[in-house]
Amino acid sequence: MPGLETGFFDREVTAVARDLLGVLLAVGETGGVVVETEAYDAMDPASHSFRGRTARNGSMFRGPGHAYVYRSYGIHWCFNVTCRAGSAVLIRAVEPMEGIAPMEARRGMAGRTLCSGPGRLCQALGITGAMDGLRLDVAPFRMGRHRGPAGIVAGPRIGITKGVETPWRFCEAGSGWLSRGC
DNA sequence: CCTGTGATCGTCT
DNA sequence: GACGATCACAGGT
Repeated sequence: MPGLETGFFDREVTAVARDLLGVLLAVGETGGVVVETEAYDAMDPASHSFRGRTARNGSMFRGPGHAYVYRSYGIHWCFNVTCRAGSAVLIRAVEPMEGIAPMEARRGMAGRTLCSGPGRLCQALGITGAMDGLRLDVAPFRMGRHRGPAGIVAGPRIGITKGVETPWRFCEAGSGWLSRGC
């Protein structure tokens, strides 16, 4: 599996969000193919970076190709890949590919919801806040193109209250591993 | 299949 | 002091 080419993340955030569909995201011995993403940038009221740099969102300003991991609702972790300053792509779902058994053990369940949602895939892949700010081209991360280009369906992002019209959610057409229909 | 609801706590106002 | 880029489960259709 060849890694992503240099500069992949140093592009307009929606281009990266689309091109991440079909990419293998692996953490240690577990991994899956990205099938659902959302783009966020600094001009976007829904983005954590909209009001500038803070303690939580510092990784969004670290430069392209880093992990931005934050806690959601005090319970779950959510994983983003950073692009240009103040922008990042939320990984919302992956199709399980490597290390299915350990992922099922971490999740305490199997099947369609194993990695279908930003919190679920972090639990399955073992992503925690300890990985916030790490480079994505260094262990334990591995990222590389697995298939594609995929058919892409775009729609509004999920779970936000601002910027609700912006169609920056991208799904692999026909995938059975989405967090919900696109 | 769908809708409603409680859990739980760090971050920013 | 309010509010989440969520999830699992319960109950009704």
